Amino acid sequence: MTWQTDYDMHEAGLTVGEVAGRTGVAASAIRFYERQGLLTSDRTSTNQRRYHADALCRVKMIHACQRVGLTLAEIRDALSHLEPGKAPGPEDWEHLAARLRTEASERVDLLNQVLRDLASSS
Amino acid sequence: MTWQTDYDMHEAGLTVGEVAGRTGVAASAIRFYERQGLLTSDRTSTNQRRYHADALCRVKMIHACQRVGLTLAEIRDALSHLEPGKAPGPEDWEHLAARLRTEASERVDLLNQVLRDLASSS
DNA sequence: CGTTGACTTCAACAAAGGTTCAACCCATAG
DNA sequence: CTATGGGTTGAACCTTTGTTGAAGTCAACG
Repeated sequence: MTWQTDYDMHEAGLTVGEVAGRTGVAASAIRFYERQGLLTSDRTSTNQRRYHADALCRVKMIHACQRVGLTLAEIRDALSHLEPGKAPGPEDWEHLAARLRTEASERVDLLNQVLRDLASSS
Repeated sequence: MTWQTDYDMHEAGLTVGEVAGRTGVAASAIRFYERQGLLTSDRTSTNQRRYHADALCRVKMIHACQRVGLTLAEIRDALSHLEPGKAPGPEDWEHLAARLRTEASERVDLLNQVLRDLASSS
């Protein structure tokens, strides 16, 4: 329970349960995202996952992206531009956010266009 | 091949292949949508499907909706408000379009909010 | 020291959204 | 008349995105 206050831990990171609790996403889904390469974690000496704070961002983002129709593969692609140098800074997130906004807009625009055509041709 | 120019047909409707061709959606998917209740069709005397023109609208709409993250169940729900009186008119489509635009906007807004939080908290 | 709660892995299951295939029907062209 | 290019069905199969459960580890509480 007080797992994260552990000595080898008090500085280390979030447990899978904490990430689940703070994002509203099931722990099983979080482990799944990690298997799929959308998330990374460290391990404690007893093999438990410890996530860095940015995992919260990632998980929330993944969820919101899925709601606008992106697949995990597409999201992984987008996130992969974040990884190389490690420790994403504000501008990395900004850049990513811009990409995602663009993608989402294009899809909504396409829907709107279909809806317009539909109205005009009916 | 000249199936649709058939005598009992020349006024009737589009074949599944024609709908597929004109929408860019696979015939198998179109049959699937029909099984799922998103589409209806008449049958010729030899049991072939014949779609009315509005099926083209529906199929394109389904596709665009899926791209913005709506499930077939959600799309079916939206389309079901079209059916009762048959022969959807412009304002029926307009009403539907408004609903879908709203739904899509909400999802994108949520993504944008996450992206903003992410930028400000990083 | 034993129970409890959170963690681990692996495997099985599931629902959504289709695709593919085999087997069969049918109208038109040659 | 038969070969062809649609169309039909049903069953099997596939991917994606997870969930569930069994079996085991570990640290802390009493």
